[in-house]
Amino acid sequence: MNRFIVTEMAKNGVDGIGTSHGDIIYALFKAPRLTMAEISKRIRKDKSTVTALVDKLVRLGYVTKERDIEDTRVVHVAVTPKGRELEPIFESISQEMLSVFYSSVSDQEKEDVLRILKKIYDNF
Amino acid sequence: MNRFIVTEMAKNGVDGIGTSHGDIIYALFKAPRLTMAEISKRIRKDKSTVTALVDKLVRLGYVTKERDIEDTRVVHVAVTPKGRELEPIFESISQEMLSVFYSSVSDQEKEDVLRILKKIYDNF
DNA sequence: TCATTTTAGTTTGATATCAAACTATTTGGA
DNA sequence: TCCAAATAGTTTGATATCAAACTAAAATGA
Repeated sequence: MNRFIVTEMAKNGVDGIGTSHGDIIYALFKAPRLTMAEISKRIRKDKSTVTALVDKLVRLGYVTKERDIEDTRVVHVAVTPKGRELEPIFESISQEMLSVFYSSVSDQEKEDVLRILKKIYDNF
Repeated sequence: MNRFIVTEMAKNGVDGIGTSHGDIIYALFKAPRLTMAEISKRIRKDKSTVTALVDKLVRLGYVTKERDIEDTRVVHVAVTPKGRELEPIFESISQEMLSVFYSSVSDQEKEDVLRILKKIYDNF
């Protein structure tokens, strides 16, 4: 899946980022801004990893970092216009991904596999 | 799962290696020796990654590397007595892992989830 | 009020991982 | 026979990732 997504992104001219970066941008499509801690929680990566990932996205111009005025410990991350341009591309890759992923899998099977995997996930 | 396994290994005094190293040792329990390429294929890691992983296992005394006499390009990796000592530990961790993993999952569900995941896997 | 504790993020150091370039052999075809 | 292509591994360079140590700021409580 990783390889698939990175390959598709490259085909669409999105180069030099991986799926974790994509996860961050994707999360920012649906929220006006997120703190580093919120991103860390959503993408399930250590906060120090998030520092590195976000800094790369800033360098590439996809997002901005801005300190909170009230609580200067906090950093808000938001998507830039350049980042926003990725939305339709991500959407189409997501569609394609899911269609390949679930091809020949029935609705019942989808439901089953999700339910059982969730159960297993909760065992840890 | 990764975290679970590494934690359990540490509890049993197996320290400083990760699951990929475990995969290699585990493969060597069942084969007298394997080449680097065979290991790469079995654990689904790039050959250069395998070089690093195996070299670490050699350093820790769990395996040996030996060049083939006929074809000197080939390197054979085999488990040492120290490595063999890990067998019962791995076996018990494996049991425990599976029992946690599948707790509250019925036999039918196990069969279903494996069948469906295999189908999805084959879609790529 | 002020010291202690908690919280948010960054820095540092280590490791796994991959891809590409490279080395050394072996194999296969002209 | 000998050169080109294939094969087995290693080296190099880059990146993601984590944990631990650290910095700075806010919250808490005595």
